[in-house]
Amino acid sequence: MENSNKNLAAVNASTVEGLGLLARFFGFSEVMGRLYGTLLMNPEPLSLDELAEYLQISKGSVSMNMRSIERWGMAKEVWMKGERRKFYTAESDMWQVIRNILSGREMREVQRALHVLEASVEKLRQAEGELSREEQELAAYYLERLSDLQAFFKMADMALQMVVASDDEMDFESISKLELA
Amino acid sequence: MENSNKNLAAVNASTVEGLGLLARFFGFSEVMGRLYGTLLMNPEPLSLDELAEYLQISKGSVSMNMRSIERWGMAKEVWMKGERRKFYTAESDMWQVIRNILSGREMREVQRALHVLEASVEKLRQAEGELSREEQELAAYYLERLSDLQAFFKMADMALQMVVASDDEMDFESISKLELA
DNA sequence: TGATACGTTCAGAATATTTTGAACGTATCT
DNA sequence: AGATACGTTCAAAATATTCTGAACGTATCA
Repeated sequence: MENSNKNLAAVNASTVEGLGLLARFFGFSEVMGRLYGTLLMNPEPLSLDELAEYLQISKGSVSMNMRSIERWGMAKEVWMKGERRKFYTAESDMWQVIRNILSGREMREVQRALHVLEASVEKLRQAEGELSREEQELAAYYLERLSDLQAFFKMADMALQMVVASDDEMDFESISKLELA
Repeated sequence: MENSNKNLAAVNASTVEGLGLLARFFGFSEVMGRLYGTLLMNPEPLSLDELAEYLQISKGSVSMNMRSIERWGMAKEVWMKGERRKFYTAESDMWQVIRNILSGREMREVQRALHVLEASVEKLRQAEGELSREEQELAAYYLERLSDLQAFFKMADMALQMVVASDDEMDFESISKLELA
């Protein structure tokens, strides 16, 4: 944290800031991004109080945000010998972070969407008998739209599963093969 | 919009609701998702007033949100003959929607991140001379982290470009080829 | 054991975001 | 032209989100 040089400090600051904006952009809180950035740009693990001091936010906020950060697998606790405090260190493998986030957050959402769609299709099928001529047309239109959505979400699901599954092979080679497809 | 059957109405409602939640989840406003859903589940284009009436929100809100929706290419205006009003219809190709969103929103963000990182690396390189022994170690650590981030964002950039570029071939086949990679 | 150094929680405060509705501008109608 | 039917804008209000800081619980120290 003691960081005398102006350029080093500037680089640190802009990275922290950038990750804050990025986090906000992706629907996380900005503080989460800044905390993550601060940890990422520190060779040594940092304690809750150090983080609060550095980012000039309350201990309570750090505590809650760090909880989220840990839940997303973006950082983990480190036990320092002879220290009573908790220390945190960033998960620096971005793909790992993405995998953690996807497996927790996006996946569930897609699954839920698929279930709702499935239930809707089922409901339409069952109602088919009791529909007037005009209603049947509307039902057919709905089925069309729902199928489109299902196809889309199934594809998205596959894509996400792929990313989550690839343990560390989301490398240049595998990407470029997709490009050829 | 006249939709007599209970089941049809329920399917419509849950789809609208679902897209609303999804929109919120991905950092759009919930109303945007609901507007999009409403349009998607209507065979006929709808006017601003009809949308406001249907979703029970103000005209102003519809106007502003529809602007966003159009900006993301999720819907477009349709001119009905003999009608003074604007009508909107949903872009029902989800991949097209995703491509529109990615090309407008995510891409720019990734590009910006890359530029910031590039600038930081440059700054570190230029400062190299004036650094103490200890500072050089820190600089080396920063460069490592920045390289990781750069690698990640370049990859993300490629992936996004791929999705945006693929005009309508984000189909099962091309995905499954990636899985083999 | 008592004192201390933490981390956590939560009600209230501060902010940020979204919505409303009235006012306004503009194109189309008679 | 005047009247009407829209779409848009924006300031104020309503909501939602995030932050704070004091209070509290707990584990560790002396």
